[in-house]
Amino acid sequence: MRIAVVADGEGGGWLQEPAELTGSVRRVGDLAAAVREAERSADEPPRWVWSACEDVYPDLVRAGTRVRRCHDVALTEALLLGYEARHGEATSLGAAWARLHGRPVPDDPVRPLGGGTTVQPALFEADRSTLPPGADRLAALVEVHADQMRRIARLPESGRMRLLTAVESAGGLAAVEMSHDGLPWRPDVHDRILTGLLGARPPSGQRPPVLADLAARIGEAVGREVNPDSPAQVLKAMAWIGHPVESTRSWVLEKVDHPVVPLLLRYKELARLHSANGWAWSDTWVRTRRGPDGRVLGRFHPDYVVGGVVSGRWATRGGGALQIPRSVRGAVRSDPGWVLVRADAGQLEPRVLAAVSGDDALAAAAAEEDLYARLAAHVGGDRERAKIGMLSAMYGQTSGDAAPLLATMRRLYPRALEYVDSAARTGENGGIVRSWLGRTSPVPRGWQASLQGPEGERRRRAQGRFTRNFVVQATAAEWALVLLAALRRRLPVMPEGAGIVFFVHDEVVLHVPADLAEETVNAVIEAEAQARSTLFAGTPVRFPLSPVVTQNYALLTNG
DNA sequence: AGGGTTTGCCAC
DNA sequence: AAACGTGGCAAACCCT
Repeated sequence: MRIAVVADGEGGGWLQEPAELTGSVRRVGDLAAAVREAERSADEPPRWVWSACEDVYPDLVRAGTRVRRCHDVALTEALLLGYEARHGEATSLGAAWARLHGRPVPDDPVRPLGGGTTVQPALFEADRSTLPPGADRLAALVEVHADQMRRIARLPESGRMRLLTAVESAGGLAAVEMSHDGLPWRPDVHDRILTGLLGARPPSGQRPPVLADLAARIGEAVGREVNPDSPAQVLKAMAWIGHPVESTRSWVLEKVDHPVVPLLLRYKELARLHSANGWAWSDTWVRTRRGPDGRVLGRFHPDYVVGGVVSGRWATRGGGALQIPRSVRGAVRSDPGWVLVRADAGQLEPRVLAAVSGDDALAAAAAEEDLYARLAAHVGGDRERAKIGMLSAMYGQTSGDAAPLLATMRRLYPRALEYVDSAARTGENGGIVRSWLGRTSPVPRGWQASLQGPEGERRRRAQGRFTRNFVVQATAAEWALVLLAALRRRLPVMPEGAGIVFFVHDEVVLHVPADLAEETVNAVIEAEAQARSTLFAGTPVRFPLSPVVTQNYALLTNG
């Protein structure tokens, strides 16, 4: 059963059930309560049809209402437009409705930057609809939804697109829930890590003691004052001491034999930590409250952007949630009496390539726990080289060792290599490629212009590397979405705030009461099996997730 | 002063 | 080992 929903911005709204054109409209004063009631009483979970999860769902979640399934019109519109090679067109409900009626298409509303802890969300969000004033929003929603269902049905692989829009929408739900719950983050532990590496917290705008000391020693080693934060000044300094370099990238500096180099490298490393994930970051992005025992409980609240990357990976707005450095992950701790359950899909992309290409030899390797070890046995010994060869095939690397390795790979895994090589050729010629479920690669703006000469050739090659990688990365993102959707629905009933709290490309972290850890781990394992059979029925390829229970995120990360 | 670009490094 | 895919972000830099 599909139920169309429009919020009135004051806690109430309108429902049309079913969401098809014939349904009857119901006005409700308490939308969250009405949705909750329908979730409880329906035999099968309703699929809520709404303009966008990020518009409608946050208010419901804040009111304590969670739903199992939805159809997100904006996310669906983006997928359909992409399929039609119309990337970049506006995706909001109002834009889709305007296209349907041949009216001027409004731009998508600009989302405010993730406000961290500084902006308190309004109790109920203002209406972000881009429909014309006075429009019947529910009728427009129902109409656009019907149009989207027709467009999906017309596709040659409509079943796959139906699945893709369903899991993309489920991702929209999960993202709102994760943003709301937040990743457990202990500011006191974070501060201890920072103080240990940088010295005591300085007044804002000043260098921490360890950085100040390093900067002074760098000045002494060079013989004049240098701002190590300034690449231009460091370039000059290196030339001044007789070691000119073409850039100040760390791997370039590493090759220079001079006493200032270790100081510079250490400075860069710590300065990065201080500026990207230091005290200022914590002040902005970690909200704290006192737990029952007086202990400080913190939560990092990232702002996820579902489908924010062309490949279907998620992006984030503010806070850099997808790049939390290993050095501070120790600040991620479960609450007292709770645990973290972490599961990441190791070697996801080569496994995906094995599944989509139907390469028997690669699939046999991908049936193993350690794919690269099996590859090494095929290739002749060295696991590290086998890994480089595989990554070269998926990323389009040609320099260094890659060429002979690729020749070997091409002989051993002909169908897998042909799959990515073919995608690369399509890209070089300006064509589009699609993921397993039909997410479509964009062709760069102004592609036709300047394809001549060495610069044109460089662009063609770059586009080839992009489409080569797209078919793998986008399908890997799909696998992760299917997993996330399956996991959401398999979790046991949990208290407020428990559940999935973090998601990065191929890894999920859950925060649950300790007595639910075992059930949670089982749900992860079942979700993997479901994701595999849903996407690649009958494949021998496995996607080992190895869920681990811990109280400290840092203790599980490699390196 | 403020906006856009460049540089460099973090993550997967 | 070397610079190969997708991104976010902060500070310096450069221009108006």
